[in-house]
Amino acid sequence: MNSTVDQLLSNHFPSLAKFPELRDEILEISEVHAFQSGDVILREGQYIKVIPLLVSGLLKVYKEDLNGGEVLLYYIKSGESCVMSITAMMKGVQSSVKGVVEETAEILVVPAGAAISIAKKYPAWNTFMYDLFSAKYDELIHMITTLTFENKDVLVHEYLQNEAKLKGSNTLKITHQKIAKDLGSTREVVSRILKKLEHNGQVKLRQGEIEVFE
Amino acid sequence: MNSTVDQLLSNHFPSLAKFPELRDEILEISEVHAFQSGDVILREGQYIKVIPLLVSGLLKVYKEDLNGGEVLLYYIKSGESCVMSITAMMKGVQSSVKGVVEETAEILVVPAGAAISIAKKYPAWNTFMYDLFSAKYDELIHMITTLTFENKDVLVHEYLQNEAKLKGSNTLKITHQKIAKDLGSTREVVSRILKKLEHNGQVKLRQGEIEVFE
DNA sequence: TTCAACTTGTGACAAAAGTCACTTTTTACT
DNA sequence: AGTAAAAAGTGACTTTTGTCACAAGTTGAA
Repeated sequence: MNSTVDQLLSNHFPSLAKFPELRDEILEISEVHAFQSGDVILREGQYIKVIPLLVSGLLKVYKEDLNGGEVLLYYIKSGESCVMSITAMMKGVQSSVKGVVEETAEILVVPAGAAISIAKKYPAWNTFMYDLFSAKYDELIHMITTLTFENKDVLVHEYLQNEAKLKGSNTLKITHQKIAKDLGSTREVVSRILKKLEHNGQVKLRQGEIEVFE
Repeated sequence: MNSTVDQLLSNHFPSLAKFPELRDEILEISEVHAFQSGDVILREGQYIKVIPLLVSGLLKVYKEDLNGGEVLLYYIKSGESCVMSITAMMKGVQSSVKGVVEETAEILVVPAGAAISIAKKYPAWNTFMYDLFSAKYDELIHMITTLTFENKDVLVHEYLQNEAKLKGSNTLKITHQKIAKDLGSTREVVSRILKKLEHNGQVKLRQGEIEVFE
């Protein structure tokens, strides 16, 4: 039944759904899949077979390091797609990033081949993608400036603010270790920074939980 | 006379020029401008009026910091355009980066309005842009991993290798101060790293000049 | 309740990067 | 040749970040 998908598309991707032909074409070829927290929906080195349109939930996109580390590059939230999947697909190359489900997600899955033909036919699809590319560029560039000009405490603080915003709660269920891993740092360093932030009144620490102010 | 522009387009943007209608449309509305090293062709906060197609020379794209610093984000070389201009134009927002001519450049200038209508009509234009987006994403992500997982000596070394590659010479006319500014670091730190690299046989230092090996 | 696993705290130290205050070298002009 | 400006060198010191080793707190299940 496509009526459900129709709803999801209209609600979460209005800029695509407002074009009837485009909407119908997406409806015809896409499916909704559900994923659980922790599911890895995209691996490094994997070829792109589908383009995900995120209806609900939250994904995290990581770049892996040779020595077992990884950095969180950006989030994919409801109403967004994965820019790295799009560009990898268009070029027919393997993914260079990893996509992990952070919060239970419903994903509208568009087969890669269909996505390419849609891109050729509907300017609205490209407009949507350009907007998305733009948003992710801004995030990556902001990350570069933070890494270049700020100390780690700013990095951690911005991370927490982002998490709070994207998860819709100022109380984060998260460990210091997990933060350290997302930022490519170490647990001790993060613990000390968090204590400093708490001292500054920017956060409140509890076991396995951080309350973010401001 | 458009015969010159025709040549430039065919030689440097074959993926666009191979579509006769697209090529003709670009020819009709674009002009070639020449710029000198040091010219700032795009400023932060400026609205995008043209999309540059770089025919020859080299540009550097910077993100400026509040405190007077700046970081080199990536280069734009012959056959490329400015992804930040494209996305800013599509969204009608101001530029968030600065574009500076590094080596005397000839630029094919496409008015923003025309670029939008071209994007709607010709899939090849979008394919070109997707490829470009992809390439710059890779560069930004690589920069983030270097900043996250490596020490500054790796950052400096990669910078020098990039410069050598893009300028087509292993002997770079550049000062330590300039490198420091591009990387958002300080002169003393860069000087010491360079000496270390020289000690490792990776570079050879001379006044105002660095020879890059490997 | 008691233990094991997980999470956090902490001191001591090392390494990396930035800062300051100079000196020395080189270059380009007059 | 003489000199001012630019470029690079350098020591001493601070701050930031990472590392190691181990202690202590917290949680949940047997």
